[in-house]
Amino acid sequence: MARQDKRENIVLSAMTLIAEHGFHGASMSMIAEKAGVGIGTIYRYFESRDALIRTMYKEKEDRLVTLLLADYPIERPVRECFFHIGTGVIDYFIHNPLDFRYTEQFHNSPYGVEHRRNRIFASADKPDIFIDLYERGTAQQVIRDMPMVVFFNLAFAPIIWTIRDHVLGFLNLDALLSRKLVESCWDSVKI
Amino acid sequence: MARQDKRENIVLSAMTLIAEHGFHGASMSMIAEKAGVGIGTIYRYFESRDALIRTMYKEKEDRLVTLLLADYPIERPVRECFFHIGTGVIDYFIHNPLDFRYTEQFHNSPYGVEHRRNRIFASADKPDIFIDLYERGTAQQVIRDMPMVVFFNLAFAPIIWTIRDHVLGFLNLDALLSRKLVESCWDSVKI
DNA sequence: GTAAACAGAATGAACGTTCATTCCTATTGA
DNA sequence: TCAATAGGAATGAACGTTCATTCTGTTTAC
Repeated sequence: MARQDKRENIVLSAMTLIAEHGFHGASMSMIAEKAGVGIGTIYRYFESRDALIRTMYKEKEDRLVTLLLADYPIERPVRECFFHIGTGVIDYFIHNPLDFRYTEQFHNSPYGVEHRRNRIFASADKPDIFIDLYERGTAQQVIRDMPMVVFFNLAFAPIIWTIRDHVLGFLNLDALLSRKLVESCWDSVKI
Repeated sequence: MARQDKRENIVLSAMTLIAEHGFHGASMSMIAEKAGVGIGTIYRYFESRDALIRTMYKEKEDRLVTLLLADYPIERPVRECFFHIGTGVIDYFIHNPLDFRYTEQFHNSPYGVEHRRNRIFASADKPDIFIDLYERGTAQQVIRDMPMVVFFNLAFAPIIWTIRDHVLGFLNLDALLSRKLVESCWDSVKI
């Protein structure tokens, strides 16, 4: 097995196990077995279990952001950017349910609290399309007056929860319903 | 220590530890030590760790539902009932942050998926103010046409996420902001 | 030939649970 | 009134298991 394949196998196995059974249903030996490598091999690619978990998250997050930025209509109205992000997030996660479930596991764990804290309090240093959206919306008075965190929650919490229900098989989030959902979210933040 | 106090100490210790450090930061020995009882004593009150976790959740959920039902304006318009539930949930959790964090841990775990599945698929048997709200709203055409699960997500996901941010100290969810938040949620589901 | 890559047995810490023992309190008998 | 007794509540050391990580001998690639 080639070196790159080996790393990918490890990541895919870890992602699958954690996505389906949580962090505690994915021991290093289970990950190794599923990946078809020895336990020790994992430690040649990742310093520790912790590093594996964080690196995988970082890679997935970067991938989503890159995708969203690829055709981001930065010059267009706030509303259009809002829809771009909303439908983009849904599209990405519907087609990558494993990524979604892994991301959820990550967010709903001590890792997530730490990640969120950094996101909220130490975000001024690098550009961020979400923050840009909030600031432009506020400046142009197209979105209501509320803290950024609340805007973010109104905009994305229903989307994330509904993707979760789709991924778990509780409903079918098709294109029509996606549009309705994002529209509803927009209606909750627009003036 | 009286028998009832002992049980309460165990529940409070378990709640606190799980709320603050997750299920895995709350071993039976830690719970016992914090409660000032022997490990074995816990097993006199709860059949297993699993039973302890489920019983505590059930008790907290029942308490919230009882509180919401106490002065529920069942005869009033859907919109008013919606606000009653929304602000009621916020009030309860703001004043019981430990309950909130415990409930969050529970929902974001395999217990939560199971709980959600039961809630969605096996709910017709007993009356539920949330379902009642959706059905009345749909029948009277005051809320948009969408699956119940999506309605539920639009209505409560931003509220839950914002309570979380308040409890974690990321913002201050006061009375004014609460009202704004619930109004925004209503705007996302109303016709 | 040799150095890097690899596999999986070994290790020790931590876990939930058990159970033989101790402790406490209510009841009995005189 | 009070010692003796009984019964169940309480205890925590011990058990078996599981885990992340390390160690060691083997294989691979050049």
